[in-house]
Amino acid sequence: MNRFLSNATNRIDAKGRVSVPSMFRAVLARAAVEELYAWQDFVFPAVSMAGPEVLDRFERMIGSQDPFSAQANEMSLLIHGGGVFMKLDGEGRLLVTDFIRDFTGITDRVTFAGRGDHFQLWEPAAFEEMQSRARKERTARS
Amino acid sequence: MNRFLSNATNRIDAKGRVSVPSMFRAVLARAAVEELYAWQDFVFPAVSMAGPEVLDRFERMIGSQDPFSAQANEMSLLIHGGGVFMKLDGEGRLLVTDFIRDFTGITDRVTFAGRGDHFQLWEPAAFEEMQSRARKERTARS
DNA sequence: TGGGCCACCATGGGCGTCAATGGGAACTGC
DNA sequence: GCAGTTCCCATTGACGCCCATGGTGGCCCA
Repeated sequence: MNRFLSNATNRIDAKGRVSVPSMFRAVLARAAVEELYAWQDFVFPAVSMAGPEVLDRFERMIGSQDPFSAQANEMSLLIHGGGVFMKLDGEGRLLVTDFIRDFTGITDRVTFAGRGDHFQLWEPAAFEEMQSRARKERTARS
Repeated sequence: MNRFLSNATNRIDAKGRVSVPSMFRAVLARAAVEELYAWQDFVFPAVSMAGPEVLDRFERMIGSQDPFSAQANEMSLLIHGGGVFMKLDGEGRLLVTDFIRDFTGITDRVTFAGRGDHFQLWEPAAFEEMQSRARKERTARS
C-alpha cells in the first residue's frame, strides 16, 4: 500500500521515544523517505508528518499568492516557523519532543493516524473525541 | 454472483479469528481483491468492508473540496484515520481487532451481512434487531 | 429415489517471524 | 563532566503461515 491509513496507539518509553507503526514505516521506505518534515495541523491539535516533498508543495502554494498578503504571510509562519525536520532511529522510533508535546498534549502514549499522503500524532483521548465528533456531524448533515 | 448477498453468522476462535463466508470470498476473488478496506459505518454500529476502490471513491469526494477546509480535514479523519486495511489468512479468515469490537460490540460471534457492493460485520443480536425494525417500518409505510 | 461417497467449508491449533518495547553503552556538544 | 542522543542488542508477545479435523451438503450411481 502506498498511503497512510488506519490508526494505532503506541507507548512512549522512558527515553521519550515511540515506535512509528510498521505500516507507516513501510510507506516511507517505499517512497525512500529518510527525513521527515513535521508541522502543526491547521485545524486540529495534532502534529503531521510526511516526506519533504509536502514542504515543497506548501511553498509552491505560498509562491502562487501575493507575497505581501496577510494570508501568505500567515501560511509561511505556520509552514516554516511551525515546522521541523525529524529522523527515525534504527528501530523506526522517533523522539517525542516538546514541540510535539506542547501542541498536542501528548504525555505517555501517542495515537498515529493515517491521513492519506501524511500521518499525524495525536493525544489518544483527543483523537477519540475528534473522530466521534466528526462522525456525529457527518450523520447530522446527511 | 458478483455482489454481496444474504447473511451468515460465524464463530470467533480462541485467537480472535473468524471465517469470512465462502460466498463473500468468492465475490472478492472474482474481483481480484487481495486487501480489504474496512471502515466504520456512518449510521449503524457495523464495520463495512470492500475492495480498495471504495477508498478511491471516498478520496475523490474529499479531493473535490478545498484541501485546507475544516470539513475536508474532518472527512479525511474518518476515512483515513478511521479506516483500516485488512488481509485474510490462507483459509479466508480475518482477525477481529479492537477496532471492530469496540465499534460493533462484537464479542464471540459475527454476523456477516451482504450489502451489494460491500458487506458488513455486525454483533448478531444488533443485526437481528435492526433488521426486524427495518422490516416493521417498511410495512408500516405501505 | 435412496444411500453412500466426496468435496468443500468452518474451525482448531502449532510454530516461526517480526514488530513493539526496554535498556546498556558509546558519543558529542555544551 | 554531564545531559541529551544515537547506535546496538535482548526480550516477549502478537500475528502470519501452515497443516489437521470434523461436519455438512451436494452429487453420483445403483
